Amino acid sequence: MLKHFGVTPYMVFDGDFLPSKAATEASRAKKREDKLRLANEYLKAGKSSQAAQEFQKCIDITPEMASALIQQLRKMDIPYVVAPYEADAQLVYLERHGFVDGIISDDSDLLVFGAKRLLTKLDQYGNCIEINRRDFCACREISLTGWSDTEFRRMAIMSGCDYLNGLPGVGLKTAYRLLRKTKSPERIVRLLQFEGKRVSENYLTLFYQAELTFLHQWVFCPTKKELVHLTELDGTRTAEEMPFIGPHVEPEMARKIANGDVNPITKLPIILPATPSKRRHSQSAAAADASGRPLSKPINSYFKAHNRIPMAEMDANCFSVDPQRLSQITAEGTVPRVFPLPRPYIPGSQQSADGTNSRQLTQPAPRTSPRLNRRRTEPISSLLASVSNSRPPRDASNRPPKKARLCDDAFDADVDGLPKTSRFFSAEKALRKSPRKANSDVYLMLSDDSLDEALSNLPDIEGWASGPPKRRVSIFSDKQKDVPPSQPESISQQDSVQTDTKQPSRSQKGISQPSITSQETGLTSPDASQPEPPNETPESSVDASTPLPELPDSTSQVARTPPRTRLSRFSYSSKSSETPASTTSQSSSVFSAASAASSAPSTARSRQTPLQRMRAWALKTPASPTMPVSRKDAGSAKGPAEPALVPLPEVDLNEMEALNKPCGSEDQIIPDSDEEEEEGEEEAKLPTKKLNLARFVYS
DNA sequence: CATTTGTAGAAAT
DNA sequence: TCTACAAATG
Repeated sequence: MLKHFGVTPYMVFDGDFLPSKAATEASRAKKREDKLRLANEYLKAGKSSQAAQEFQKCIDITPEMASALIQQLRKMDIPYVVAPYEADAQLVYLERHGFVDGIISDDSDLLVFGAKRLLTKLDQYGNCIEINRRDFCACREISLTGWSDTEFRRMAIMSGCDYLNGLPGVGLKTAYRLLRKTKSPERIVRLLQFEGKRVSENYLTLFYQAELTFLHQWVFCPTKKELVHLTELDGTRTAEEMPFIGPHVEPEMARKIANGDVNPITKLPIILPATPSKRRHSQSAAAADASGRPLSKPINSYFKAHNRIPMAEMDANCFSVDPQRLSQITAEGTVPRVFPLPRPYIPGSQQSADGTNSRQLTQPAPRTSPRLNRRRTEPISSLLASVSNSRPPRDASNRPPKKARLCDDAFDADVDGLPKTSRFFSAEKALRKSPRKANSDVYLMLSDDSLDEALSNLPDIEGWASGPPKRRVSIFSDKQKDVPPSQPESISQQDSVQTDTKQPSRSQKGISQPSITSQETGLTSPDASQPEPPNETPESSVDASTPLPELPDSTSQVARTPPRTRLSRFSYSSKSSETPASTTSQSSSVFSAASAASSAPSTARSRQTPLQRMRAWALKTPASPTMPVSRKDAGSAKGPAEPALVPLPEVDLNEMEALNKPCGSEDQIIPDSDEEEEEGEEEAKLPTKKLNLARFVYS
């Protein structure tokens, strides 16, 4: 599927366990153990279906499993890397240095690590939600405007993350509030103590350890072929002083691990069980045999009962819709309606014949990717969702229901008059998180937003929060619609984007997330985070600051977006799918792009899938002034997928650029803090606990 | 009373 | 992962 959209995947697998995460790992392991026990009990009781259900909950991806997948990746020439420790850090490193243009993952921790562009909730159709740091300022609920990566990171840590449990009674909101008051963790702790809460004596110590883990975790540099820190040390401390980030691994060993030849945990060579599986329906398995390599068991063998067919095996044109059929369904386009997406992968349909061909194109990446993506749990999505929705709170009342997102989307659609759209679509719209959202709504929204932002900058927070949102609401719906699509870009070019995924080797993560490569440029730097407790030094290496030149709009996001236009485009597009006719051509055009040629259907995605956009970026980016960072050009242009080829309507470059730009920092106004932007935060993070951003955020 | 956090249960993958 | 509900708090 990724290939279909012209995205080159770059898979990233988890490596060894991180000391900082020991507690989390332990609890997860225990859960798996408990589930396994439960499953066996069901089995004994003769309740196989329930047993199977429980068995699924105790699955742990092993390095051997990851290795089996790696064998296939090699055959398909798909880039991959096994991280020395967490894939999260590795992914962000790759994105930061231009090896990939974005990251596909459901793990919200990536935002805390500093991911610039995160695509979550990718589904089989290529629909996903894009979270850009630069959009964070659009987050409702909180006003992340002006927040640096450091602040986000700290907010996330204080509310509870994988590396450290949150403070009692402190969730995202509270953490946000506290950080607004003082950036100093020390003072926050004192403040809490004042309020009578008891904070562990070593909380600060642990807090800084968690922060340093997010900042300086070891990652494998594909260029240097050795371990480096996600964010380089600033000289105030050495790796030896941070045992919690895990021991350093010598280059030679690190290379073997990165290649997948050595078990990242045991450091012993991985020996794949040559188990020919019978069920390889996938050619991949077959291929393996051919190669003669010890093929490991086909990844499929690990998952029994899978009815799913890998996207890879799907016909490349499976997304296209039959114009005639479409016409029938829509009564010549007069009846707006949501179309069910074509589902060629469902057994039955076409796969066989073409399967082969198509598969080549798409196959590799796709298959894994989709699944991989989901692996983690993630709060992220919620965040995102929330973000997107955030604005939406519809009406006055302050908070819309949490679910708002999808619903909202739907609403939007309705508003438009379109019929409801499929949730996918809507979702898409929603996608974009924040920033743009504003676009559509823009005007209303804008104004509101701007107010909010302004307010946010002001001293306090809370009151503010409540106020503004309400109004928006009304507008809301519109916004959402618009927003999402950032712009479809035209994409003709191929894409260079790549994605990576990581797979988790062992436990926890199962899979990984892919990131997209190509890069966007902008990213800016790593944040300036200043981890250290005592001193904060911004380390930012790069600076984010370099924004693109154009930004005309950027300044005020809000402002710039002329509501109208965009709306039309986006909003509809999103829905677009629905009425082919009605929706307007715009959308349709977009569409086509997305889906293969056929025009119609593809509903939603057509608009602009984040994936498409990415690729667009990737393409464009180059032109624009981007950052110096070395991005290798990662993007390869490989596979121009059909969709990609389709010419999209153009979008305004200006707009696009604005969006892309470096985050914008500039856009926003942020007074104080550093500028980094980032965000990420939200909270989400924490695995253990999740935060439901959704709640907060948007309403 | 309104806002938050934390947890339990339910649904979807 | 999402929703619902309960407890805590100001």
